[in-house]
Amino acid sequence: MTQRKVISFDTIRVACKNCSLSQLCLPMGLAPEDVERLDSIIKRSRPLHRGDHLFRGGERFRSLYVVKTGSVKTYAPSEEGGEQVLGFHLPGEIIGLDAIDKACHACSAKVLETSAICEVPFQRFEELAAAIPSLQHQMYRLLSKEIGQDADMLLLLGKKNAEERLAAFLTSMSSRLSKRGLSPTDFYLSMSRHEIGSYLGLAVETVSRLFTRFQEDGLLRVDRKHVEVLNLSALEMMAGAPPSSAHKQRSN
Amino acid sequence: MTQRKVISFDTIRVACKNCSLSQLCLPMGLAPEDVERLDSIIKRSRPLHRGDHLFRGGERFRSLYVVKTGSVKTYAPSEEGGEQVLGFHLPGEIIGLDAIDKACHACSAKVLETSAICEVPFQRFEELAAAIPSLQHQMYRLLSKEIGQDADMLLLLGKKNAEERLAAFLTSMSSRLSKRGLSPTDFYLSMSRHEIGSYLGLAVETVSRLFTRFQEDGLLRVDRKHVEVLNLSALEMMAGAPPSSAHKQRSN
DNA sequence: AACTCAAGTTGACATGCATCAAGCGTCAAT
DNA sequence: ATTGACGCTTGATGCATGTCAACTTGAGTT
Repeated sequence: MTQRKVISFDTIRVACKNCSLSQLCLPMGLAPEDVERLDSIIKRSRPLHRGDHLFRGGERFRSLYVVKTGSVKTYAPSEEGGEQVLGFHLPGEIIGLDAIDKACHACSAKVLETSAICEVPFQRFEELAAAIPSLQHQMYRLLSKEIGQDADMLLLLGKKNAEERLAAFLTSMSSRLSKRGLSPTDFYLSMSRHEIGSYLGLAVETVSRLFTRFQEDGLLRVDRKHVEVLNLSALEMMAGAPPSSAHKQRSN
Repeated sequence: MTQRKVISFDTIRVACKNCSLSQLCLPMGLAPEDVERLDSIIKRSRPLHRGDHLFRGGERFRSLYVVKTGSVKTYAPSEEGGEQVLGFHLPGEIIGLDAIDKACHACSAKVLETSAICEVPFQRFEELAAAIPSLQHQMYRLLSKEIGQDADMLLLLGKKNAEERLAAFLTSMSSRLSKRGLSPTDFYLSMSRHEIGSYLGLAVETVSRLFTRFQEDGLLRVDRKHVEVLNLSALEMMAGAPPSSAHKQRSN
């Protein structure tokens, strides 16, 4: 895959104020004039394609990136080609937060499908945040949310078995896609079985077997990357923290 | 253990500017007058004892907490008494960052030994940070650092075996203690084997067997909670790269 | 000193998942 | 259509680690 047809810039030069993601993204809760100010520092590049990197481990940190359309994976490249997938990022989600500390990226970010990305130069952003309390607060919230999600993931990897992990992965995808206005029960996975396995701490073969089993049990219908969820609440139950269960629930 | 002798308030009423932890903690990089301002919003309570809670899951979020002396664990209490230990916190480390997002604590924090804790009312802190750019930046760095550490932990739980996990735990403790001016090779663990196991995603028995094995292999000398590291570099090697193919190592 | 209880250790056994290996469907290039 | 590469699936096997159970040790209490 080399060059695509030229895509009209109008389709990606959408300002934050018109962006359908603003409720999920940095502009959340900002006054209209502040959204304009934020908008003015954001760079929008032409679409990236499958395999393109947003950044690689070791590079100097300059900007945060927000997925606008498409999807991105972050991963820690290890010696001899192996990699640990750290996360999958959907529209509205911010990438690169872990690099603020050392001013250097510790992981790499690669797009999984043709995607539009907003780039947020961090230094200018920081200046702006100091001037706009609600933006600063929103940024704290986003960083905090990331930490909370990592804790959920720690729990998943520390205590859950293979079945629970895949169920949690699928219900998480379902809920995130649904927040973006897509079907919670019918979607395409942009990542390979191998990447899912890496993310969940499982071997590819285990992931594959579980997809088969979930299908046999009538929970899913699967065709390659296309997933139809037939019994969402059973999956949520299996994942461990179902909305049905009485007192303790955790969601985002 | 009920009540201790009264401890002189002078011993805990130490201002940030005189605190030996200031290089690890929020005041890092602040001008002296800004340290004073930060200091003025921080509350210092009398020492807490083993088993006391800083907060519990579900409580409203009001403050961040910084360990001054002693140690604290955070954990996600699950139904039927089980718990997942999320982290151990040493002097200078900040607790509660994950609660900013939902303004509500998702996990609980319990002190492991008699400890002094600084409380940082978050709303006042946020106001202060807006006025002090270097404090705001330091806060971003701390949040980001937490995210980076969680990623390391994800990698540990996702890809490492029991031996590598315990080695990573021990070398991490060693390096953190050493940054606080304590011996990197001779220390007391304030947490139980069970808590270590929960944190590392291992059964207590596995942890116990590994301590025995490390001792047999001449890596450690262990007596209950007292650990002497006899071969730190071997442990570091073990924690980083698989024992067999020892050609490359990764560290931070 | 004797008692109690929790924490830790050790051994025997069971099992979930990784690993190894082979085969199959899909897609792109020719 | 043919080829090759790759991703996915499926089966067979082994091992690391969890589980269960018994015992030991240490610390606090009386």
